[in-house]
Amino acid sequence: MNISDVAARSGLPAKTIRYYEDIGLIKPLRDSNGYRAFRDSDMHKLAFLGRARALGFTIENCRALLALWEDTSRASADVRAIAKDHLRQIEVKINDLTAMRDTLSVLVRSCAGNDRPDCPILSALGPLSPG
Amino acid sequence: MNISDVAARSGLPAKTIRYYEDIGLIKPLRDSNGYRAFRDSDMHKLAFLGRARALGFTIENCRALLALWEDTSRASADVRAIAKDHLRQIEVKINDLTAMRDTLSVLVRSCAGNDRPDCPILSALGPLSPG
DNA sequence: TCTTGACCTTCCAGTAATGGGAACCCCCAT
DNA sequence: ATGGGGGTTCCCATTACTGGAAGGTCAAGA
Repeated sequence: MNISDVAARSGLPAKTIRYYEDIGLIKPLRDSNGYRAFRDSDMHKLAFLGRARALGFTIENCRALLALWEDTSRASADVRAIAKDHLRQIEVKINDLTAMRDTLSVLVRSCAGNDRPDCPILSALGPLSPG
Repeated sequence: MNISDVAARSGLPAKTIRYYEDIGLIKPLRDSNGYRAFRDSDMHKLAFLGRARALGFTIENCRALLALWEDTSRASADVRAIAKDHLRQIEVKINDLTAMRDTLSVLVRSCAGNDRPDCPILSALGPLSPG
């Protein structure tokens, strides 16, 4: 399989696949012409990586998860710890964003949005004038 | 005012303040010794920027908002448009993260997290074995 | 056989918004 | 004069890619 094949099948851009090789996540073989030759196992790893990334795992977490995936004598506790930690971080982000959204939506609702200069949004950002 | 003064008052790191000058958000004067000399107006702008950043506005949005803030003949519609667009993007992010969180929390809950290898999390990421 | 176009390769640079740290200057107090 | 705590510029690193240039390879058609 050439790179465009695995790109199509995994849903990952060829650029990303090259990058993943670059950082050591996959190690495809090479044809005599220098082209990457992907095995099914490379394909499976890429699919794994695509799903893990879609769940927001960082590349380093993906690396750890991939290693656990390949280690049939892993302990599920190790996988769970990574996922739980990631889940916690996502919850923190959601909380931050929700606070922003709440503040912003109040401000947006309170702004007339016309051609007059009075604006509660700017008032919230800068109670004083700049000068 | 020297940079550490405005840093303390605005809550922004000195590094960030230098960066903001670098990209043209503020233009503090200079003392004869080369030290930045911040006026109250610089301080106010930094406070404005800090609040806008805390609401998640990008630097470029901050630049636009700052310009509107300084333009007393602005139309509040312009401010509102920026804020509304940003609000929309935050909502998209919240939705994405919430979907991740929901999937992850189910998986984390379903994983025993012991020293056995069976793991629903890995099963979800890679239905097939890597080899 | 030549050419065209679609592949593939590597490498370099850029993104957003800082943070770290080196190397160096300045000022004040002892 | 010396020490410590300011300040300055400059470059590199971060995350996870993305874009693009310059060039090698391959298969098909004229």
